[in-house]
Amino acid sequence: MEPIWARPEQAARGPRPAHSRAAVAAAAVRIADTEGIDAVSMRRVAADLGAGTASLYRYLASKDDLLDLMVDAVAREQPPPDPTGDRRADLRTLADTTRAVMLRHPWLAAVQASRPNIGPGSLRWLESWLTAVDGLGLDADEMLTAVDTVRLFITGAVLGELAVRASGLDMNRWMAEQGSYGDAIAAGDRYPRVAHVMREAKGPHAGDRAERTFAQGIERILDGVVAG
Amino acid sequence: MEPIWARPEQAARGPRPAHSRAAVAAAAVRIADTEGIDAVSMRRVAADLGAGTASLYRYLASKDDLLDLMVDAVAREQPPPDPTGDRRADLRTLADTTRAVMLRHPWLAAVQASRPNIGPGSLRWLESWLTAVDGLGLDADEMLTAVDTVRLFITGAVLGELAVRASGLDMNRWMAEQGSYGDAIAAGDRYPRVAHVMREAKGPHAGDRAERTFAQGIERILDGVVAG
DNA sequence: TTCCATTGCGAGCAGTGTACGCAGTGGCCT
DNA sequence: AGGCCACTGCGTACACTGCTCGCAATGGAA
Repeated sequence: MEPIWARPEQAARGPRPAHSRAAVAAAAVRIADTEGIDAVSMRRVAADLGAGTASLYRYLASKDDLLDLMVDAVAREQPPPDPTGDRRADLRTLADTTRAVMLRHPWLAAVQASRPNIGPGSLRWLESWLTAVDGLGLDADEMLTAVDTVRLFITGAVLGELAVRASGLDMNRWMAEQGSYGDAIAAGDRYPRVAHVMREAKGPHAGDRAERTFAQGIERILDGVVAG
Repeated sequence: MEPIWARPEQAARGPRPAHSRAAVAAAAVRIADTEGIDAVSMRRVAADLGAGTASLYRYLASKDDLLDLMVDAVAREQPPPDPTGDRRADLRTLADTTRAVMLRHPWLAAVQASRPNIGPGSLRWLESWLTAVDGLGLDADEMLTAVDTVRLFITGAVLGELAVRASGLDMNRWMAEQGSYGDAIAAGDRYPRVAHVMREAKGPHAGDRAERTFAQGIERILDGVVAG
């Protein structure tokens, strides 16, 4: 199936559309941000738009198209930061900005992970990533590989971060929810190192853990990419 | 909600159950492997098991429980490789094995990314990861951070790999499917570096690209982890 | 002015996860 | 030995999903 961006938005003849792809995408993003991606149904988006459900299909061919539009809408809303010339610093800024966008739109990482997006907004970001690794002595293939490595780590890191965030607030609460199972793990000798880490570590939910995991990981990947 | 592993499988009284959690999980894994995760519905799993739909709820409380069981079933099916003492090599072997399992069960990476799993099988893997980073001079918190970094990259890399695999076989076919949109990108000057890479690179779908992206990324992350 | 491609949309279809309630089973306690 | 009752299997139903069909209304092109 052709991507939605290959199909024209407006028809030559006929009545003026009451809405637009952008308006549909914006409504869907608003719902996903405030109530979660599961709340984004065709009926719900249509209702928020003041339209009938079936009318949405005049603007897109499927719900997958809607997801593509949502991802691209967010990419346009936050354009990539301007390059400074310091490639290493630019890469880190791109990484931090990407993570911030994904945390602001908690549905984004998961949607993007399962559906590669090539809308105009996403392409502008890819252009920035390629600019940041340009001049490092990499050929075209290696540039793509390097950018993929960095972006895949970011996606993985944010997915993990969000999963932890969704599962509870801190280690104590987490242990309480696991109940007897958590106690059994920490006390037993079946998984000695897991038990040790559970007792010693501040826990997977400590305040700045996500921050530090991300910072350490991204710096090490950039070491490799820049040294190349 | 308590995790399913905190709840006992068998009741003291009553008639012998006709099935078991393990059988339900195995049936679901079989369906997901052959027909995709979307084909895994409660009705379908029950039908494959020769049971009524509502009967499944005697073995688990929700579909989320079923997903947890599926992930853990796969983790048990393929236990982590034995450590050799060479920590760097062990980490790489763990990474390669994890990637192989995720490619063999294409639904696994996505499910795991959105739902942290703490079943017995998953814990055994975590134990192996912690063993591999033990003795590197890291404290408990740092060990968790290091393991997270590596695993998150693997998840991200496999998700990307599967997305590319699902979207088409090679660059030519991909360009054909994008139709005029792909041509416009490669020819236009709106995204010069993207256009350049599209023309020069063997493309995101070249045979061994996924292999090389993964190898390069994991080696660079391990550089950072082992160097500490 | 006529034509007809296009829009809006009510109704409906096939599918989903899950709750309810009832019949039947069989281990435990008297 | 007898009966209690926790438990299992499951038919049915509900509220929801993405999506299609068909029809009335619109408005630029001929």
